[in-house]
Amino acid sequence: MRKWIYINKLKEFVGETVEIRGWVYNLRSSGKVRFILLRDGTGFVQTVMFSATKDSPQFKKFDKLSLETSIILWGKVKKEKRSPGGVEIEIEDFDIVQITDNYPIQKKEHSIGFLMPLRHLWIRSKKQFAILRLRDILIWKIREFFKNEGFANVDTPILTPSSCEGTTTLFETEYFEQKAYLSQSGQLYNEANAMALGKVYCFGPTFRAEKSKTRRHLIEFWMVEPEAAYYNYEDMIKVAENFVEYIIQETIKEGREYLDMLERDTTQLEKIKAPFPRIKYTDAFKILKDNGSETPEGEDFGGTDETIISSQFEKPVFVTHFPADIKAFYMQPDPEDSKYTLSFDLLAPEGYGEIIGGSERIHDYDLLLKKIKEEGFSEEDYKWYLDLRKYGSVPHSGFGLGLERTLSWITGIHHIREAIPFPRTLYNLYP
RNA sequence: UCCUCGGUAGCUCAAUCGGCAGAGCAGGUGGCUGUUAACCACCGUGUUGCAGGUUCAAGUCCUGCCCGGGGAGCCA
Repeated sequence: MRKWIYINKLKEFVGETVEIRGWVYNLRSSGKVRFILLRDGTGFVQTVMFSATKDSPQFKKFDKLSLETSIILWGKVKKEKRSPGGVEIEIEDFDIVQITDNYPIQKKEHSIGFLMPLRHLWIRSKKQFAILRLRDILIWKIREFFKNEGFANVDTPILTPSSCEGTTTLFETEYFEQKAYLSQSGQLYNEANAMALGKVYCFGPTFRAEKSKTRRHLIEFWMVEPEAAYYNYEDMIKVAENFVEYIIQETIKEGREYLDMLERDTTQLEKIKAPFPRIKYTDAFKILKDNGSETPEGEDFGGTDETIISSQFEKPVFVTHFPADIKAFYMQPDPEDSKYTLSFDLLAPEGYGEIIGGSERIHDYDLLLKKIKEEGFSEEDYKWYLDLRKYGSVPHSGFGLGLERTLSWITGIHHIREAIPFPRTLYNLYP
């Protein structure tokens, strides 16, 4: 009996005859031995056929095959040391579903300018496959952590009537007779959800019309944002470090085979255990000055500054208490010095930069209104947000974690655009 | 938006001082009973991004434009 199974379950079927439905990943031949490397979306397996003569009907059929031809194949599963992966299928027969002619991506190095317009095909390759498999695992681990901690998933709108933090970086669109903007953060709505459900998180795409052109930026990226009522700054920073430990450790445990495909050395990642070191913004500047950075104190760090700071530590490091001037209006002032805020950024090691930004939020009505006016925002636009401080206001805190930056760090890839199936980058909207 | 590098065969790249545009891979044919981006032999391929200019002669020098890579600012 031939049973359709997936390649990632093959090891359970050693000695049995199985059916695999997939695509030709690579072909090799040597006289009277032929190999088909097959992929089926769950993994890769080497399949082999022998013949006494080179004119056998099976070899004739083999010679029609080309890269990415779709085939259904039957054969016996064997343990085989010489096969990549340790398992091999001895082919009994196969049917061709569709012959592929002139598949554009070859088994060799290509430039990024060539691959990006072929992204819809590029994701079939082994490295991209491994990254996207790890993305799936990471997403589940994120949700699992919050479920375990009692946070409810309550999502926030993507189409919003006004800005969260100013309109310059927002995509504007038509909303019947009105203007609407694509959300760049779920945070303000998240705060309303937290007052209704206590501990919540939202997880979805966000959009920033920033003309950023670096390896750490996407125009459309996914962000997970927890928010909890009655949690202060200290409570939330602890959630953040436990969260990062959990998603890193669980993802590298469950995603081992994919990390191996990427040849990712995980010794640094295995050391990521809470608690993480913390330094105040003003102390971070002492490190920067000692290492030759020319960023003036009072401004936000640049990418190289983040790398200087994070390279001092093996673990991710929290930079805390940023000046109010350079941070969002809703951040709670530091009770010891109101020029600073109860805020924290988490910098990933190995130069992967900021993966978390968070804070305690202002819960006092008058102070929040003052900040909104100072920013030049309309009081009318923020009426509903101010209501949260009017009806049973409580201290609350939250943060946002960038999914693709975190995945880039875990996978060790050089550029964030490979951490999402179809990246939206500056000037690249196709495919 | 700014800085910087680039655009030559299907792909990755060469081409010295301005002097016949050529290699590898992919593709085709044949060979090989254990290949690992297999290997060996033989066979092709060009509007040098576009438009002007200088010159006996331009892939190469000059001007403008288009497209892409890398970086900066901003942020997750």
